[in-house]
Amino acid sequence: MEALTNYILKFGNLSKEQTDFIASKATSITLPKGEYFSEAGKIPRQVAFIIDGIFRLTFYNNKGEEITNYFIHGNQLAVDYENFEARLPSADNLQAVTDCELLVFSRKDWDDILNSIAGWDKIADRMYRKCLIETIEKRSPLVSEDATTRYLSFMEKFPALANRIPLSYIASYLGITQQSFSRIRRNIQ
Amino acid sequence: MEALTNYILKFGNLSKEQTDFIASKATSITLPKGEYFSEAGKIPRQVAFIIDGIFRLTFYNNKGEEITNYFIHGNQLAVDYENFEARLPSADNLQAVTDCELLVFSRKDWDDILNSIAGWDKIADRMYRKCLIETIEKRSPLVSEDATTRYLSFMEKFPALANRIPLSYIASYLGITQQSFSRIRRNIQ
DNA sequence: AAACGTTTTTACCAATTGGTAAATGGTTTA
DNA sequence: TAAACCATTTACCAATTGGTAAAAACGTTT
Repeated sequence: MEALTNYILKFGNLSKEQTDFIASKATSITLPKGEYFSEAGKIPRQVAFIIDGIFRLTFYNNKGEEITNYFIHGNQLAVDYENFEARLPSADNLQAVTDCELLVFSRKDWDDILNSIAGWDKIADRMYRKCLIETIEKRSPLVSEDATTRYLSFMEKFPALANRIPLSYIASYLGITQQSFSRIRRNIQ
Repeated sequence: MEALTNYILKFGNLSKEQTDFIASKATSITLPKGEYFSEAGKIPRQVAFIIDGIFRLTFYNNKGEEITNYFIHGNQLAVDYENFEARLPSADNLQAVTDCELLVFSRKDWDDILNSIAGWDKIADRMYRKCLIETIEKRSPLVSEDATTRYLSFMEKFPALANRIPLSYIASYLGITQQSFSRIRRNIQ
């Protein structure tokens, strides 16, 4: 719970009472490996803060393959905030790659916070903006490099993740088949 | 100037006096093809609204090549807002791909608007958020497809742009050499 | 019309990646 | 322990893309 408070305080000053109130609205849950937190085509109904574990954000490409767009881990928000706010179906999935410990807010929890804490809308905006920018940074520089270079920059960005994520997920993040990825990894060592 | 007003009104309600005030702060300039609106390593000093013409956002990869991240055109904001706000050097370039007609706001203009119009900070936040989301949509689904598919989806996203942008810029957007791109384009027809 | 610089196309071969299939390794279940 | 299941590796060949170089097309200036 402290991790959540520390995270929020990066985006605005709040009193102890206020952070306690927010914490009181959070529900602690465990999401087992492989399960989906939210799914493409459905309206996001919750905001998650990842205490421990790894999520991946995925979408379906032309061929119907589920492609990993990026990974989210440790002390980050995970939500399609745009569609959570607009109450529109998401185009993406959020899936637990490992068993995950989460703090979850329902829409009602989130609204309660909004109505109780002056300036929360601005804090939420800043948090969401930060999420968007991280999304871009996690994903962006990939196309212009070959797969080996992409893998090396993945390792720089997510050094702790490589051995906790199935090879096939990393391969789809890199935009190659798992066979190609396996070969690349061998050639590097 | 009307285009700017219409754009802003999508993000919040303002009176005629207020939109006139904003318009009075805008400076109309022409940026010739090939010139840079802002450059990597420099602090962004202006916000641009593109009336007519095409920008590209670029960065330098490992090999020092200038890679096109995405294109911005017609009635859109063009600015590295994050670094404009934080007064930090940008990692990217904004370059005019064609001769561009712009409405430009200096930092002082922007601050004047912020100080004069209640709620402008929220409107600016929403505009910036929209820019970020468009960035992700313009860029994101590329790696998981082959170059031909990427080109076809580029044509869907930017149908009016293909014949106004040099082939080499499109190739770098697609993550391939211009020779490969030329070949792909031939095979499709 | 000629000369120039730039952009685009083409060609060739090398390197990378994909597709299919089978083999290996590890974990869970009966 | 064996069987079943899943993830990963390897192998083979086909398809795609890169690198280098040259030719062709285009636009601009003289």
